[in-house]
Amino acid sequence: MVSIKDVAAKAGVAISTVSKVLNHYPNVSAASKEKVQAAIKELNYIPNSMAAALSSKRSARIAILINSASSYQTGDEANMQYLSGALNCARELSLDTITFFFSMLEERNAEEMSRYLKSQGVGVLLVFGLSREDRAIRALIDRNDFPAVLVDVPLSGERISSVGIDEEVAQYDVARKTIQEHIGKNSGDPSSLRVLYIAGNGNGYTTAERTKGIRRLSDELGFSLSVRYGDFSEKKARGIALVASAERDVIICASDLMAIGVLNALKELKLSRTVCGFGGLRLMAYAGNGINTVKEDFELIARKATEEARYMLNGEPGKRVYVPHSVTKYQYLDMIN
Amino acid sequence: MVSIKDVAAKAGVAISTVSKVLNHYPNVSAASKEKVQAAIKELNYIPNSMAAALSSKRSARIAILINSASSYQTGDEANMQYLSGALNCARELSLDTITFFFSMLEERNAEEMSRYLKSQGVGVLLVFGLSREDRAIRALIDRNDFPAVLVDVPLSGERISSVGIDEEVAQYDVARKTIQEHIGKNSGDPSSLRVLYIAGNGNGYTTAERTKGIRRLSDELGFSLSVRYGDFSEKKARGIALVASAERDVIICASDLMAIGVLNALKELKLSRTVCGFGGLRLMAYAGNGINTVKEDFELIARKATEEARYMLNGEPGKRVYVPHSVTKYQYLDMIN
DNA sequence: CTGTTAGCGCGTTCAG
DNA sequence: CTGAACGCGCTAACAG
Repeated sequence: MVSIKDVAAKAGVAISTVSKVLNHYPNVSAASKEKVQAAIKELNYIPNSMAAALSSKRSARIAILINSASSYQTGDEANMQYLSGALNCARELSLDTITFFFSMLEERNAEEMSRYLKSQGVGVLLVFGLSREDRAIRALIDRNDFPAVLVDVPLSGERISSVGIDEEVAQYDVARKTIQEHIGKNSGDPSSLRVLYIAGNGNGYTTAERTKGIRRLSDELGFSLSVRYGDFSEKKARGIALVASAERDVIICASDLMAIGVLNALKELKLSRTVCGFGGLRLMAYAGNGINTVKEDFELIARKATEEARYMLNGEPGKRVYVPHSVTKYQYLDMIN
Repeated sequence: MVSIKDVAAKAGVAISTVSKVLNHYPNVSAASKEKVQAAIKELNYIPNSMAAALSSKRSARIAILINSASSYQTGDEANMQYLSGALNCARELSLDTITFFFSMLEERNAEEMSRYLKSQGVGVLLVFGLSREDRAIRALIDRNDFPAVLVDVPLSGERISSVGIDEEVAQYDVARKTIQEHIGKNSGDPSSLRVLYIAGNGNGYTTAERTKGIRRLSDELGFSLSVRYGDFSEKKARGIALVASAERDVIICASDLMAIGVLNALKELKLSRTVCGFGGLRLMAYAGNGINTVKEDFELIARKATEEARYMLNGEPGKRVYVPHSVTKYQYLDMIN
């Protein structure tokens, strides 16, 4: 194991000088810097991140918290992309990470969780898939022992950043496109349309935003809108569709999983209705062809969130970061490439 | 941050004594041990794992390597369960982990990868979803700088353990059950059956085993068996089924994803055939109801693998660990609970 | 701008 | 069985 000492010896400078070029300190002469960099390359030196973290006390470690309860609006697919994006980005930024599932932390109370995380050198929380039900994780965040970055939860504060798409606009966009296509196929007046909106949780973080979006569209186009809450549950959405879809022309869902539930209900009822989802899960292509959905770039979101985590680590205040979305239609054959 | 020093002071002993009880050393008096443990509890002390790793040089850190190319036989679903199982088990065993996707490592050559991992304090590799195509990761393992645990790859050696189900028996079991059910429904003689087996990679690790299983069954029951290679690709399996399923009664696939491809081909052909899969993905329930599949308990497999990683860390030799499998039939409504 | 020095929190000798 | 002392690899004052 080649250490900083070896590099210093090879370059003929002091250890601290090596440390300084390593950490991009300004006060190093160009000559020294070059010698050090040459030595580093020659020795194939890679700094020991654990030692650095220990010494600096400045815990540059990001705790990645993932919601394993994949019955939530995002499935494993989203979680994997979140993870991949966050891990990749963190490595590019030379930030250490430590990954947890919510369930691993929930067994302890907030103070224990906090102590445990500190003992692991954690300096900032990066939370994916938080919902109102996750009391334990929320309590941890509320303790304010760590700055936090929340993904897909439009809540920010002094030491809390949030990263995600603009929920209101996204819901508006996908619903508008879906309804326009519906009109195109079936002709008729948008204002005579009967639309069912299956929202998420009644008191959810994102649900309010998305519902605002659909209401804005309803006001604009003049269609009649009925809102029900599916709690992001495939089963509940299926149940709602089973009883309510007969007298509705278009069914718009606040998540792909709920849309899938609706599609299965329609199949059972042998009913044909226009449906759209939200999230951009590949799973959609398996469950129903040609359904519109808001496509979120989970990987990109995770990268932005990781960058944001670094800012928070440096003491910057919390803010809201928007990531662009798009509206697409999934086709099975495109999907399996 | 409460450190070992505080504990020692509180307990009225030396730092080294605390360290000894922490690491379960034998030579500590019962009296001291009790005092120390009391102090630990009182102060809510949690050892700093980074400092411990740095000091002991004995890197108890497990590198979890995950194959992000989810086009492989296992999807995101399996990967998430692998991760969850491994992370949970590691924490229970107080082992540090660091998670990578194959793609994060592949950009470097084997020696660089090895150095990088060492600088991160990695002591053992825990590899999920390795295939023959992953040259870079294989090269890393072959360097023998780290002991390794391979999941679902029946290959073991001096410093390589493998964990997984018995592929041969599993393929035999699921095919047998499927064929028995087919006979039950359609009556007739098994020996007159025409069976298509869509295997994985021609030179894959597991493919040989599974193919052995189906051949054993074919020999036993006397049905005619045609073997094709789908490379674990949904698309290829679909292509094979498109041309070959007309004159086959039963189609047995070496992965769920391929079975899904087959189901979609059959739907397109408006053909009804008995199909079975392998892996136990929930996705099956979306793509086709009531299909038999080998159910692998990914979480359990990951836990066993993590335990195995700990043994390897302690210098134990590599071995093959078998995890039980089961045969189930997925139903959509059961699945969405 | 450079080198020396003192820790970070812990494991591990090695005298007592 | 115990405790003082050293060092892991690195950062951060501090002198020079």
